[in-house]
Amino acid sequence: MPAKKKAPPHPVETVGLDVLEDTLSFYIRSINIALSRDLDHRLEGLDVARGTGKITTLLLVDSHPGIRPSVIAQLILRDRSAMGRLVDQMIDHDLVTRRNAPDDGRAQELHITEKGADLARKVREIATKQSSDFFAGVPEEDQERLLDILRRVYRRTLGLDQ
Amino acid sequence: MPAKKKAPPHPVETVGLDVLEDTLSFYIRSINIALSRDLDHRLEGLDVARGTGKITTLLLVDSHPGIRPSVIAQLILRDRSAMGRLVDQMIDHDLVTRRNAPDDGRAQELHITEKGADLARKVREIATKQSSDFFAGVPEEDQERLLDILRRVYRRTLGLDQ
DNA sequence: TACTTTTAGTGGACAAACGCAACTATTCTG
DNA sequence: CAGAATAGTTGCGTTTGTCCACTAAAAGTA
Repeated sequence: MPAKKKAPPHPVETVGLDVLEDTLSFYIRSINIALSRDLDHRLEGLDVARGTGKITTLLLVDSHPGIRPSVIAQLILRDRSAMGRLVDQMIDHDLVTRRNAPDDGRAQELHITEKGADLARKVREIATKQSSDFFAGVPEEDQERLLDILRRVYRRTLGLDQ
Repeated sequence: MPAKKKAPPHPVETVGLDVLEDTLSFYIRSINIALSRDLDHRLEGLDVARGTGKITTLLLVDSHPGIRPSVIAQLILRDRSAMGRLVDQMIDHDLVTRRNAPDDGRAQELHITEKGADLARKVREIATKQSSDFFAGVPEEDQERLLDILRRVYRRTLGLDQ
C-alpha cells in the first residue's frame, strides 16, 4: 500500500464558515483584503501606493479644485488628523498644493499639480481596470446591481441621503 | 444682509467620486472601514476585539475541532506568520489550545477551550446581528443576492471552485 | 457687542498589525 | 535517497490609524 498523502482533518475546500457563511460583513472584509492587495500591486512604484485614501484624495482634488481636506476626510471615513498627514505626504510627492481658503480662515483648499494630474490619469485607468478585472467572473447584470446596492449603503453610512 | 454661513466650495453632499463612483472596489473598501469600526465597538472588552481574524478563527476552531492554523490562514487571507501570532494571542487569552498533529509532524491542531466556546456563542450572536443591522436598509431580496454574489467572489478569490 | 459652541487643522504619542524573508523540521515525489 | 514542497516560528521593518490635547477662526446667541 503506497504512502498516501495526508489530508488535514478539515481541508479548505470543505470547511464551512459557521455563522459567517451567511454574513455579508465577513465577505466584505475578506474581499476587501484581496482587493487591496491586488490594487497595491498594480500601483507599485506609483507614489500613491498603499491605499484607498491617497487614490481617492488624488482623484477628488483633481476633479474638484479647491476641495477641502475635511470634506475628503468624511468621504474616505478618516479623521482629520489622518487626513492631514495624508495631505502632507501628497505634498511631499508634489501631487497637490495646499493653500488657505480666502474666505474662511480655518479652512484650506487643495489643488492638483501637474504631476498630480498626470498621476490621476493613470490612476483612473488602473482603478477602473482593477475593479472590472476583479469582478470579471460576475455577470454584468449582477455587477450593476451590486454597485447600486453598495452605493446606497455607502451613502447611508456617511449620513447622506438622510 | 445677515452674515450667511460659509459653505465650502465642494460640500460633501454634492461631490462626485470621479471614476470611483462606478467602482465596486471603492465601495467595498469604504464599507469595510465602517463595518470594522462598528464591529470593534460591539466587541469591546470581549477578548477578541480588533478584527475579522480572531472572530473567524474562534468560530472555525469551535465548529471544526482539530482544524489547522494553515487552513484558517487561507480562509482569512493571511500568511502563516500572522496566523501564528493570532493563535498565540488566543492561547494567551485561553480561548483555544494548540497541539501537534499526531499523524503529521509539521502540523498542529487547534481545539476550543470552554472559555472559547462561551465566547463563540456570544460572538455568533453579535456577528449576525451586526451584519443584519448594518444592512438593514437594504431590502431582504437584495441582501440575498448580495450574499450570493459576494460568496462566489470570495470563493473564487481563494481559488476554490477553480 | 460679548460669550459660548462648533468647526478646521496640527502635532504627539501610542499601539497594533501585516507582510517579507530567513530558517527548521517534516513529509512528499520520483 | 535527493530534492522539492509544506507547516510553523521568529525577527525586522514599516505603515497605519486612533486618541487626545491644543490653536485659530467662525457661527450661534442674546
